[in-house]
Amino acid sequence: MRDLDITEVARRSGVPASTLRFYEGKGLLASTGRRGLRRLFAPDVLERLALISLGRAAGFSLDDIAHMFAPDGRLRIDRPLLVAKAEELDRTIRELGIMRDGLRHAAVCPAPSHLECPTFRRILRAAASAPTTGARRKRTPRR
Amino acid sequence: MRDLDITEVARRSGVPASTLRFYEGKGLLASTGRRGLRRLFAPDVLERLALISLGRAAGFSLDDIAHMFAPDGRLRIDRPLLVAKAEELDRTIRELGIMRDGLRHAAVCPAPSHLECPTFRRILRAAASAPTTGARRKRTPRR
DNA sequence: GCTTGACCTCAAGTCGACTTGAAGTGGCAC
DNA sequence: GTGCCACTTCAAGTCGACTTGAGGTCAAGC
Repeated sequence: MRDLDITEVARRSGVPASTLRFYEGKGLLASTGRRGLRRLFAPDVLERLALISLGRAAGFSLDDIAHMFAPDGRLRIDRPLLVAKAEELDRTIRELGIMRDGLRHAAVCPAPSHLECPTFRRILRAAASAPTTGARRKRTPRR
Repeated sequence: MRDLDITEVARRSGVPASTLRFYEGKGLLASTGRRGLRRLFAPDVLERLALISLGRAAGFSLDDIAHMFAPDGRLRIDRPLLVAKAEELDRTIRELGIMRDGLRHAAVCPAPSHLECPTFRRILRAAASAPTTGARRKRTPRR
């Protein structure tokens, strides 16, 4: 398959051209050349974008992700790092589970004030003792 | 119990004084007066801070949370909103579970390149089709 | 050959939740 | 009465991941 121009990559991957340029600047992506001014990318850039998306979904920063690619472009997997991140995710999942249950409870709880409900108070204590800042929600960039 | 000065509230709640001032500016908190320049807060501000922390942990923005307090300071629960947030959390939890399993797998997978591992490729596709941006991790404010 | 329009660069802006810094003030100990 | 110091205000800075805007360029179609 021939190289793809940036618009084509954007179309196929769903990643905006501005983001592709940004990623290239960050070293996450490499263009293979130009047609005129226009960047060209090797077809495997699509796989690379999927990897980046995967890393983001797992909670890695772009800088983290950049380090996971060897200079030759192959994956350089740091197993302990992955395990650590998995454990972090696990903790987050448990916390979010508590929050979800708490919300569902609050939505149906008949106590006159939530502050009088034992279940709610328990959740409140859990939140108060939670790290520093709660879990971040996904940005929904609202195109 | 007497009113607490801002330093005392910070000490008891673990929330920095700068944040307390910031929250007051946002309307999330109300001070009851001053001793000299120094803000005083009613003791129940601690419960309020726990509620704010709970809301943050559940993924609400500060503005969302501000709307959950009636002008008189009591909780004003919007049940459909809570249910919607619970469902959103549920989706996030499921996605994070997939990511966690993927990470654990990647950490032990013996395939020469992860790209050749069927499990990894399946996860990759899942990530590629995920919304727009993956789940946000919690900020660890790093003193 | 000239227009057109989509790309280009680079700097600056955005968003949310705070933090930081400079300059000011007031209660309390001496 | 006076010095200290922790508080005060307000504006600006930070962080991460992008987006947006102004001004420039080039391949292609007419």
